[in-house]
Amino acid sequence: MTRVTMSEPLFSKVPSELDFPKEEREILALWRDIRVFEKSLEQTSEGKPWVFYEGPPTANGLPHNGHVLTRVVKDLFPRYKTMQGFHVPRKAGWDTHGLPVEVEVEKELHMHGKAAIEAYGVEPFVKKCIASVFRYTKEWEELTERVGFWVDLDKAYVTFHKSYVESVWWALSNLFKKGLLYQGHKVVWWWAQGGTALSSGEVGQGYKEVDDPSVYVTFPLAEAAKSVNPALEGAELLVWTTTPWTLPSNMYAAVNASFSYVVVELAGKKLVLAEGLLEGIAKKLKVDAPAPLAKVTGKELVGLAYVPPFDLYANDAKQAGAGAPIWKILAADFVTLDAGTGIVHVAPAFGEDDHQAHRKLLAEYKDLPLFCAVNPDGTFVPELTTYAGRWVKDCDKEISQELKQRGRLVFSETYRHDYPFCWRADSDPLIQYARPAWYIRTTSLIEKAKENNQNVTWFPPHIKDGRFGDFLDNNVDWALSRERYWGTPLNVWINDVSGKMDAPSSVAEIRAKNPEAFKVFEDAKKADPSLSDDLIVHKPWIDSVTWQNPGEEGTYRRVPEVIDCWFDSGCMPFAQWGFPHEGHDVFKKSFPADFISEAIDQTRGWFYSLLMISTLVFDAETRKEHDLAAETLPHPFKTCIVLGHVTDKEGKKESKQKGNYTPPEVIFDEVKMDFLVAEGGAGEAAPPKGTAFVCREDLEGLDLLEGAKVNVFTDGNEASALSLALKVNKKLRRRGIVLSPEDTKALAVVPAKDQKLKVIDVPRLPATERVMVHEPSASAPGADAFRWFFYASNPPWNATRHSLSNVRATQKETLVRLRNVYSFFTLYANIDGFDPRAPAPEVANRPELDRWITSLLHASLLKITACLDGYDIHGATGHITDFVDGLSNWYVRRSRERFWRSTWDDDKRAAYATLYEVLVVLSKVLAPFVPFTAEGMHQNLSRRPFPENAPESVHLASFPVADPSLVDEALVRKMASVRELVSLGLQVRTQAKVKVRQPLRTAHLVLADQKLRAGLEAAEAMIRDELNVLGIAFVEGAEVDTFVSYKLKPNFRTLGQRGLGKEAQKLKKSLGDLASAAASGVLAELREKGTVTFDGVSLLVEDVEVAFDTNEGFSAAGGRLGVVALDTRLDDELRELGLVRELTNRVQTARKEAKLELQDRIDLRIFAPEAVKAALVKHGDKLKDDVLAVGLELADTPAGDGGGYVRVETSDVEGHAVEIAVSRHG
RNA sequence: GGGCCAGUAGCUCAGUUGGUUAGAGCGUACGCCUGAUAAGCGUAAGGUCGGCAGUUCAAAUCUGCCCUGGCCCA
Repeated sequence: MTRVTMSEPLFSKVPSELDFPKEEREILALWRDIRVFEKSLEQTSEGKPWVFYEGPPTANGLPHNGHVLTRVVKDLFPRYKTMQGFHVPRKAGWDTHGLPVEVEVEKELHMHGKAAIEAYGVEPFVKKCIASVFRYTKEWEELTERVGFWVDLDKAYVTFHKSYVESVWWALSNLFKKGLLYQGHKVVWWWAQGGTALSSGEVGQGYKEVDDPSVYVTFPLAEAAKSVNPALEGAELLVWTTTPWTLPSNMYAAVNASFSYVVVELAGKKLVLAEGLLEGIAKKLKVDAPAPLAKVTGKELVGLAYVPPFDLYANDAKQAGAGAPIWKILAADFVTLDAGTGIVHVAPAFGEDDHQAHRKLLAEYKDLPLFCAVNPDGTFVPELTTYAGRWVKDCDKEISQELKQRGRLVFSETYRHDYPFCWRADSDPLIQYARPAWYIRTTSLIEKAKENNQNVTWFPPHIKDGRFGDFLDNNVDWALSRERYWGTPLNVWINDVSGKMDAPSSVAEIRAKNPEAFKVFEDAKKADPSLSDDLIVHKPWIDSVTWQNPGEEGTYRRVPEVIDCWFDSGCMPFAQWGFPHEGHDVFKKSFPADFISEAIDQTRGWFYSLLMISTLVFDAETRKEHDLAAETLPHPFKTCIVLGHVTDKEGKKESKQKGNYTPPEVIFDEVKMDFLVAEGGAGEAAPPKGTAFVCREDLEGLDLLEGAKVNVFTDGNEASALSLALKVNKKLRRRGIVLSPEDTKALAVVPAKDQKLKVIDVPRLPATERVMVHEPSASAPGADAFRWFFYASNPPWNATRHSLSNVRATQKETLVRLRNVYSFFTLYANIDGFDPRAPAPEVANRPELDRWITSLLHASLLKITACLDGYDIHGATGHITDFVDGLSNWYVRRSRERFWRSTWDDDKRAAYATLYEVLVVLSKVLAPFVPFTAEGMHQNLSRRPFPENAPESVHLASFPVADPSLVDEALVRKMASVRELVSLGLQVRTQAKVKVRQPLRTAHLVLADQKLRAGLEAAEAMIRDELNVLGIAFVEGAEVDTFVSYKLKPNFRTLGQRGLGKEAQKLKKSLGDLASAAASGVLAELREKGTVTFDGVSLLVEDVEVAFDTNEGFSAAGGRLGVVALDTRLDDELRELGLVRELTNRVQTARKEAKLELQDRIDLRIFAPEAVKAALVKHGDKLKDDVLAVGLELADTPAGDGGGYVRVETSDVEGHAVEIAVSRHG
């Protein structure tokens, strides 16, 4: 083996300062320069495809920590599979449609409501939407690149693009032709003043506590009721409602078929109500509960007709016919005894439950009308003359009055409850309101969808039959349409004469019907060439597209709605390629996905839309038509990891409002946050000059302790930053800082005008009202640490508590430790001129320690690969951490002496080769997890020595394959025993207060299992060295009793399996009571015969477990393996040896203080008393060897200062005054 | 209100088909080492396994009820 003799070291030194962001930026530049991602795709182009789908994020909000989690999980497996030779194209995507986009634009334009949009103009509004969609694209792309998520952003699919929309149209057209698309009504939370429905998220934001009327009204039963029960003659149903304004639209009364109802005389009427609620109602009327005249079951009431509270729709009811269920009693499960009367007024136009009940009836009575006396603007229809044109909620009182006059009101009161208001106009109450809507008949294929679900591998597994399965079980038809502007237009055109419908699937198809169809858009484009071509398929232009069919009366005009943007995202498997209009081959190759991953909230979002759309669209016929594989079920993804949410340190959800989150940049780039300049609390003393107050959470967020100094400056002026000490002030809000008057002046800032600003808006404050706080003493952890944190801290489906300190802690455990090993290697490899290009000894011929770490490496590799193949990220990182621990904490520790030995021999060669190989393999194993760290190692360890042969990037390398022939399990087990015994020995030293530097004579080992002995003897030198003892004595036979006593214990597992569990409990006591000698006897018999009968139980060898108690009088410690006892007596020889080690230590310290290089040789001069000299005469060579001394002068006089020596050290060594002087040799 | 998930040391997590001293890392304390040095190592303390019942010879593990947090739905 030759050694490198270049002046330039082969490996570049690993910097001792930890500035991960800096190193990562260099790697990012490298990847860009040599186009590594692109090359990784080119290189695998012939490989088997492994399909990944990117769930499109919406780019009209800033990315947060949760997005970091999804992006790192999405990145891991494609990198891993790529390194295994699979071809893994990664097409990015953007979700660009939907209400959130419109809301952003409305905010921007300071308007709200559809009327305002119409007034502003749909065309400019839509143009604003397009602009808004990519407002934060730059931030998204930066985060994507910074975190190392490799995805093709240049060819991203975009849901508003023409080709995408046309694919979505194709899917809808397909469903239309199959009869799966139909028109109906949907009850929504309706903001009448704004003329728009609100999403559940928006509704949730607007709840307020209000007082609403609570009225008890009566619906007299029709004559026919007496045939059920004579007592019902002249009876009236007692009905409770909190929305009197819905009474004119009443269609049914609902009872619960399983309840018991009573007929009673109450309030001067004969009333029907639920038996269980009678007492409560009577109490409200301040009377005693009357005795029932009769009892009827709910079931008996069903079908009875009643007189509605208003007769507005009498004609419609008549038209529907006597058989129709209008104004009759129906049975419904939603009727409870929690409140009311047990009879519920049903107005299907105004309640979700009500409407569901109505839709059930629709299945049987197809032509049932829907009674709705309310206009979309929230006013009553003209036909309801008394109230016509008035806001419905304002009429509640008068309606009650009218009913009272008509003798139909029994009781009224007010009722305090939470009711939703518009979050943008909080004086506007929302109403539930049925709107015309288009549905997809998902229920018709739900069994197929469930079957597809069964073929998905979910992580965690309970999602399949839990949350997702439940959702499918409770499936209702998909309400597809949205009465909005910015979305994929619903491609249904209706003939304005015949009502015939058509659903074309592309622009071309429409042009074929009418070449002039898109004239309005084309003209607009001519007038303004900057108009995006994609807008041809959008509102308002698409609304002018019409056609006529030859020989057919009427014109086809589009319905006004756009569609739910979840439908867009669910189409991405084919729409991203423009299928079927184009991209047929690539779609065929990339369906279904092998892997997708998103957060848990996508269960009802993307996961559902993907599965449902594929199930609906890709039935056997469609697959055949488009030449798609027919044998597999159309489940669009094979594996799905469902991610948990990222929470703050306390487990609370991260919220932009509360500000309880650590901005991603603090992890990626710099520990820096901006603060609002706060006023000191009333009566609070201002901080003294040089100190600033922040809240506790922010101090912890910066991972600082109270009193830490930080740089405080106005944005962009860090050069003139003040260094201030941070103190906690409990009264402060997050991201507020109180400065001393002097510092406020020095920074030229003023307290913010708006002291209650939301955290998210702090960066938008004027520069004079906010300051930056930068923690200068420690760099940010970086992207790899962020990634590793999410991989290693817990399984990804659990909620992850994120904070700077948690990221740092996880980083330290594995990444920093590994870096130290790597740094150690480069340091010594350069000193020794180790060259990996030279031949190295075969692994089999290397020392045991090398074979051990190699074995551990390959054993770990097997486990890591198995974990990754099973999508177990957390398990994989655990095995990596365990391995790095073994590498650092045992291999390097045990090998240090081999590396710094001054001679160059086979042992050293083997050590270098082994550590080098391990690190090279590790760089590849780590590549999918921490691509930056791995790349840094690869460039240094592999590329520098092998510029021709090593791949340009670790991400172009192959993932290491474990070599089982290198795994020596016995050796791994043995080394574990050695480590445990050493640990016991060190425990003894600690207890006996004998430091490791003092050699001891003997360590006595008492082994629980003598079979271990042979193996341990081979490792004797290692144990001796670790424990710093001159000898090891294995204690056997009678001598054992000197050190330990036996204790026997039954093995519950083996006995329990034989049905002897009960006996085992007794044996525990009787065996435990045995004295050591007796136990020893039983044990001997058992070992000899293989069985022994004790307490009437026949015991086998494996049924008895042996434990030790260490006898008193020894310095010893025991564990499962055995007992280690140290002879702590010292004699002259031991003292001399101890002395020499002390001296070695002092000389090394002197070397270091003299700032000598590690490889510098020295001349050494020691002036010391005779006792010390005597020891040096005997053991001086060892000392010289250890400290790289060429000469050792045992001087008779002190050197004093100078004397030609660089360093003179006078100190006390074990009570002796010693002067040590060193100088660089030569 | 319903469903799902989680609750194990100060923190973050392991914990096999139930098996008898419930583990690891970090943090803390004490100490070691000083040729990985802005590093490395050891030892110790620290637990009513969220609570209460039940099944069992035996429960962190199985069952039921309850509590807390989170998510989804109403």
